Amino acid sequence: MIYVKIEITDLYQLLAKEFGKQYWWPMDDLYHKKNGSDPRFEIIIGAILTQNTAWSNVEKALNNLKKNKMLSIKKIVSINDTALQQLIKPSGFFKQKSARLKNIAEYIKKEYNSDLNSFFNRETLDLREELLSINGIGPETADSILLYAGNKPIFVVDAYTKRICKRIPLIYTDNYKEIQRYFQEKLENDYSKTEISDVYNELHALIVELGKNFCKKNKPLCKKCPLNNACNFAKIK
DNA sequence: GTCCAGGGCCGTT
DNA sequence: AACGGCCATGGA
Repeated sequence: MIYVKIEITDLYQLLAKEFGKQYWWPMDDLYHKKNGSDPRFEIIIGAILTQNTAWSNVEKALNNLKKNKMLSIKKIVSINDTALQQLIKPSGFFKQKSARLKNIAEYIKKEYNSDLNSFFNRETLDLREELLSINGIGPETADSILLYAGNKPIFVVDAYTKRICKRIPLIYTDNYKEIQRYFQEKLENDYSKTEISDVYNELHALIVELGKNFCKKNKPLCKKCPLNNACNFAKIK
């Protein structure tokens, strides 16, 4: 049987059909309507807290922050370090992450007077460089903030994306920018400018869903995987 | 008990 | 430029 490499757009449509709309970023919109808080800042917080951490643990930390009404730039800047560490403890790496939350909150307060509108009004790639200059913000966290909080046309590459890319295979590298360029060039070709952010948004969410439930690190469920027929890893295993 | 999770920093080579 | 150690909790 001849092995035909699946194209990204086909993979996207297949996963979309299989899993349905994902409605990312995971968010309690009602909370922000009640409290007048900015959901974009919750996304920024969540993007940092979920670094190498299960989302279920991040939710516990976010709930602690919400209970104490800490989901604002000014509150994160003003709370003392040990108190913040205790609130976010369930998300792990809590000393590092508390410092990282303060780093970005202090940055937006100092450079943008705590105004997220002017922050996200910056040109996308300039804002990306700014985010990367903040200690604790790497490429995936920066891109998650740009795409999911800023609605910018930037594709997010994570550990699931890298693993799935190698297994199918789509592109065989660990280099973040290479993988990102590969996805963006393919998808820009097939979708218009007005819909591309939504495609990046959904596709990343779908990849996470696939990685969590099927394309697992040690015990992948290839037989049940929706990509079974398109994946070389499923064939040789 | 072991492994893993929606990474990133820092020091070494 | 690339790699390894480190950071930490909670669920499977």
